[in-house]
Amino acid sequence: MKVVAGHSWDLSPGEAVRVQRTLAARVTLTDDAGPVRYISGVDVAAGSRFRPDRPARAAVVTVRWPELTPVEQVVMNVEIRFPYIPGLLSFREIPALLPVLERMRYRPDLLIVDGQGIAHPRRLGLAAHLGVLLDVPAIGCAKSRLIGTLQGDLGDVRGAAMPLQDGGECVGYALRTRTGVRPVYVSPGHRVSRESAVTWVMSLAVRYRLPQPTHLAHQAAAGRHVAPVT
DNA sequence: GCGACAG
DNA sequence: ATCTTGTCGC
Repeated sequence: MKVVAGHSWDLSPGEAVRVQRTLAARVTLTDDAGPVRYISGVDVAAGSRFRPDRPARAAVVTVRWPELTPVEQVVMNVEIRFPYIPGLLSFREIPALLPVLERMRYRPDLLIVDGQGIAHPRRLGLAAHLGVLLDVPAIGCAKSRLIGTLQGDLGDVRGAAMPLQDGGECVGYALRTRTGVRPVYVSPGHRVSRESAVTWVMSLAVRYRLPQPTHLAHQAAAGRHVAPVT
């Protein structure tokens, strides 16, 4: 798929924050995705700091909706330069994902990202940043919380959800995708509403805690064999 | 100054 | 994130 980086990725933390403030204004929270046929999950497996020789690996797995059968998988060894800094994750992972995204033959109708959407200090988490950059509907589904607070206790039954609030606004939801298992943190990334983001993640998390596209991308990035791509 | 902190 | 198989618990 075509990818147009509107700026350099060789930035200082301070410059990255500036970019986020600018791009955050482009995020849309309106559901305008047309008929959804293909959904892609992306993930990056960082190289071990104990083995700098081993490269990091970026992966994208596209599945057909609603069967959730893989139709395409792209995995590449990549080099990561930007360090992990809470709040600036996208500047570390997006450069690694670009070459993988460019090799995709399918244009996803929806992107599921392993990270936050607008549940971010400047409302531009990895999912929102990717969504705006690619102009594709995107949803952030993180395994842990970056910002925001929950009112009370989240029920422990699959489907339980509770607003994640920050600065007086709802930036997403804590969502229990599996009974008795830690919740995930769902927030819209781009061109998706808060409610739809939750509905999509529930519909996609049919087997594991994480949505199938994300789970498959994670496996692929980890170098494990995944279900045959048809 | 102190605590929090996606992957 | 990463080091890693079996094992304890509901």
